[in-house]
Amino acid sequence: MDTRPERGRPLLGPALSLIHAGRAPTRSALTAGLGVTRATAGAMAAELQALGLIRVDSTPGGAAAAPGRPSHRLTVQPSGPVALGAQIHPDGFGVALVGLGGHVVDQMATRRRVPSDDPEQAMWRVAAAGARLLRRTGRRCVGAGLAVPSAVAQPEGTAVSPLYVGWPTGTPIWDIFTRQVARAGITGPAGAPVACWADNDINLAALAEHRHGAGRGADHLLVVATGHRGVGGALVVKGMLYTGSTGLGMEAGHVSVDTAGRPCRCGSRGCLDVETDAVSFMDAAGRAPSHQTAVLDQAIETLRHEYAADPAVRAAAAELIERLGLGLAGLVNVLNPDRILLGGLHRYLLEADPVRLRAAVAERSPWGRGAGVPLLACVLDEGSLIGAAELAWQPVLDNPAVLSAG
Amino acid sequence: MDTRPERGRPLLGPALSLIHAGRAPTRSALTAGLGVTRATAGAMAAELQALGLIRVDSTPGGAAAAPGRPSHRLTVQPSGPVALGAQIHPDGFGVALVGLGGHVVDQMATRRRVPSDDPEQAMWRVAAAGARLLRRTGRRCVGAGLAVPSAVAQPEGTAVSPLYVGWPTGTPIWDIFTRQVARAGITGPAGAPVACWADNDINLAALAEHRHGAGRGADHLLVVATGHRGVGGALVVKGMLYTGSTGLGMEAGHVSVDTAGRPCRCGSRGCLDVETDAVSFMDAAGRAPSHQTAVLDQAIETLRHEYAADPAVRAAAAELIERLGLGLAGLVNVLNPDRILLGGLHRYLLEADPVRLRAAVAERSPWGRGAGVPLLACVLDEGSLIGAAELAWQPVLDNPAVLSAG
DNA sequence: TGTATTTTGTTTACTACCTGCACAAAATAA
DNA sequence: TTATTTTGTGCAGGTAGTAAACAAAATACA
Repeated sequence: MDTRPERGRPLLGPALSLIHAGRAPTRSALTAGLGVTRATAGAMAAELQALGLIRVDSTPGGAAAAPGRPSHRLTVQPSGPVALGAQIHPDGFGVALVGLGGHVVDQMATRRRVPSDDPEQAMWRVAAAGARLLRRTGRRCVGAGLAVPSAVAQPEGTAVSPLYVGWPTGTPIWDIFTRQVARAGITGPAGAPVACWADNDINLAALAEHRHGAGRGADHLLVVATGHRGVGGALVVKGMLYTGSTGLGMEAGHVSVDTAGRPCRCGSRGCLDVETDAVSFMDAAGRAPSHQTAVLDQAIETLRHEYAADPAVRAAAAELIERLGLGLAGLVNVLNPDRILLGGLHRYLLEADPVRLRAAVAERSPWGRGAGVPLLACVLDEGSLIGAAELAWQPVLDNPAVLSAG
Repeated sequence: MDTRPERGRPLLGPALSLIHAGRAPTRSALTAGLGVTRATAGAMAAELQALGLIRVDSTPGGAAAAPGRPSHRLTVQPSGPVALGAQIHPDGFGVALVGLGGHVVDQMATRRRVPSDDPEQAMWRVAAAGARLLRRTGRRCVGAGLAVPSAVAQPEGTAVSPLYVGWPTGTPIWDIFTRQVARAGITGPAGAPVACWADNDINLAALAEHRHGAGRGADHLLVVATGHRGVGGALVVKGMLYTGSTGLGMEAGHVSVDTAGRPCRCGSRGCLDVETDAVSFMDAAGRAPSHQTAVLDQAIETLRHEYAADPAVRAAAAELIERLGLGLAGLVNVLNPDRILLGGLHRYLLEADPVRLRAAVAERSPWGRGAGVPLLACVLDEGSLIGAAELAWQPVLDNPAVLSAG
């Protein structure tokens, strides 16, 4: 067997990745971004156009008047192929078709929970919803990615801690997802099965933010966010997710912020996961969640609309901000990111009192290290869905020629 | 200006790196390791030989009898160029000449402390000692690297926390080292100044262990070690040091293991740095360090030779093992390494009670993650020196042709 | 001992991908 | 209108790899 990487245009993948991330809007930018001659960049653009992945517009559009011949614009082909992104969470699920550039072409979400005792059935509903979208739009599908609220061991694709959706530890979600996607009739050209992928929801949101959101251009991007339950973290280093050796890296939810804190599902005490999530916020504010559904939405509503008027809400926010700052400082010491994004409830904690949160991080990180790190809010509404699709796009971004071969 | 990477044999660097790390002892291994044809691997070997970097021996040596024509052996050229590795620590300094393969050709160490009020003078002593070794051996020098017990901001090369050697925060150690190396007459061919580098001592020890020690082959290697004072950590991901965005990543010494613990120089409390270092061990064992010199050596002596007989030493070790396990568990959750190495005093804590330490890590890492990670001892006596030289070798490992150009 | 087999090392085309250069095209500046 | 600047493209050339054939050096086995 030959394990050598296939030859053929090694720079075509990097070229598409640049255009995909919006970092090469013209052939000139592509020339600079790839570090090649104009001739080569032109050839790349022509080839990507022939593959139906990008568009070349000679009308300069909104380019500012500058001396010299204006560049043609390189944009992703809006009618090109799509990837299926899917997300399962404790309060329901969502699917989306995502084109190059992270553009959501079509999407659908439901608040009906998937069955907690039957992962096969759950995945079937998700895959069937995806198949409906694909039939509706008639697009070619390059692959499918799934986001779940659990650490996912790689490369096996087993969920290590899918407790919030009620599945057992070790559930082989990649196997099941792959099977149900095929069953739902989602195929590539000639009826070949499409490649499937699965990862943690916060990891995928971080990947999406890095390529298409508030994380653009960051070299070491740290993302910490509340999911529908609990807390997750992710690190994107030089454009790639930090996964650790088995995909289980960045379990930031189980960083300890209080060695004597409340017990956590993981067996330890005082984890970020139970000290700064939506439930702990409602608790601290003295509010009983009206039902067990959509606690995250309730917490965010409470924080955003009652912060000004209700001292109990302010006190609860202040408490969580201290704990979050402590957790972030620990991560900053180890990871030394150049940007931090906060999502879910944490995003609104930042917006409620940015000064206090920044100070809480800076106080605990030695020698002023944390003081200079920008702390920003996530900006993508459906980051996990876009990130899941991003996984499926990755083989094409690595080697666009796979589309002509398949 | 042209920022394109120079052309010319892109695989020559990877080829030398494989031989350097002992992972390509024959042309066949090189063929497999690079993923190229035999013809190409042969051409690489010939070129590296022409550069004076490797030797090709047709005598098979200790190769086990196997069918087929025996391979020639590829080894690093023992009389080839060297890099200067240097280390400054609170109790003295050391220098070494290190050839390819991490082989120490010549070295020198002293227990006389360098002046804490005059970094220029300190570096001059180190550089002068290196120059003496170089004159003695008459080898060509490819560059010089310096290891210090402080985080080092990159790429400026300023020491952020060189408190243990008494220098102020922000001391420009790279600038000073470069100047004094030139002043000591350490040059390349034609009298050109050699390239200089500086980084944290534990980082460099980790790099050396990964390439030439107990970390060989690990994909995500975590190293935690006591230096002469305090505690440091490092992560080697796919063969490269994890530095974070400004070189200040992996400040593992300031991971909190006790939110109410003793105060640390960094301003926080209960850091690994003050809870598991040599001083805290002597403290816990009820021993007063005889002088302030070489506390590390005293602690290691005490632990190794009095553990069996003295219950107080056993109790102190048990206490530190608990704290170290807690700190390691936190790092395991975030970094998900596939191997952990312990150095300095921590190495002997592991050897004193491996079962307890492994259990302490496993207990605190959710879902059994830490349970399966091998916990081993560092094996290189002069890891920091070898790692410092490794920094200086890196440009040659990236593109061996620089030797013929210079 | 001789022959088949296996693995290694080298030589010979051949090819793909990128460079460098020349020239044309399309805008601004004067 | 002319000079200048920047972009797009065509063509020759070089280099670093592949592929295939052959020679070399060992073991395995009759």
